[in-house]
Amino acid sequence: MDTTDALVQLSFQVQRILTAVGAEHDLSVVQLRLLGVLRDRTPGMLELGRHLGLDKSSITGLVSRAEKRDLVRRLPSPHDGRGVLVELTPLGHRLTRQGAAEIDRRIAELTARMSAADRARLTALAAALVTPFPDA
Amino acid sequence: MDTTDALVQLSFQVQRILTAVGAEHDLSVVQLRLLGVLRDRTPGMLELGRHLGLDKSSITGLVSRAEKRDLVRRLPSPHDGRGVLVELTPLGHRLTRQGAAEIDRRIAELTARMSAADRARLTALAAALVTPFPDA
DNA sequence: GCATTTAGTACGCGGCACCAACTACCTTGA
DNA sequence: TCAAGGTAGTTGGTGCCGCGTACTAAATGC
Repeated sequence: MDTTDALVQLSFQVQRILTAVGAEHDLSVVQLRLLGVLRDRTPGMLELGRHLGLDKSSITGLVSRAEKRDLVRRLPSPHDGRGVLVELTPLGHRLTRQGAAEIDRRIAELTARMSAADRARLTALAAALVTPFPDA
Repeated sequence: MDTTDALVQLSFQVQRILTAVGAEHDLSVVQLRLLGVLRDRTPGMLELGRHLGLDKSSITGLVSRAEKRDLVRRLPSPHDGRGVLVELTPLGHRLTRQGAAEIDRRIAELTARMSAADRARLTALAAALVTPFPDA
């Protein structure tokens, strides 16, 4: 198996884990990512779009659906009358923590057969590839 | 960065590469995966569903849209009057080869800064995690 | 030969991504 | 100070996409 096959298949495996965890909370993968981004910041819509790599109209829809679920809320921007800031609600915080914990558990399960040394090595190698702009 | 963060972020990075390559050929990621599965087999719909981890009704839609693009065709199953087999068309083969080549190039670009030893190590570690059922 | 199971399709529903156009607000320059 | 140009976010349109349910034709098993 060459590098491409290995990385692509691993990517889909991780996506399956995210999809499964999301399904447990009736959340899509992109909703999980949204909550993850909002865990430690209160961005505007455009900044959210940059984090998630999505069109601003997609962000409008995503945030509206999350708002309808009472996972997030929009706040007027204090320094731009056009803008809004998006923050997690208490329910959103709770689901984000639960989701993150379950993802941690599933990834630990995935890597359980590896030695600690191999796991540390994989982490370091993967981290070296990830361009700065964390989004999950 | 712990193992979960590293693997999740790497997964999305690889997904961005797949999305970008797909966009160059006006294909979605799941369409790329479909073509990848069909590169070297002629499965029925249910088998396709197993490979792609999707409901059979989703496979019906996916194959119909690919058929409309003349990327695949349905053949009557020789041993089951109810079933069909799905195969790539010449255009489908061509796009599959082009897509695979471009994905290879982008993954090589992603890992270009690594030493050959690190790349081989990452490949081996990733391959060790991937459960058998290749689908890309 | 008939009842049960299965392969695949059709339909409904909601999510989701992008594009173009629009409105309200901000910035800039004269 | 005001007009022109730019920006933040929304709206509407479009097509893709995943799942669940129901259906039909074919296969299977008793």
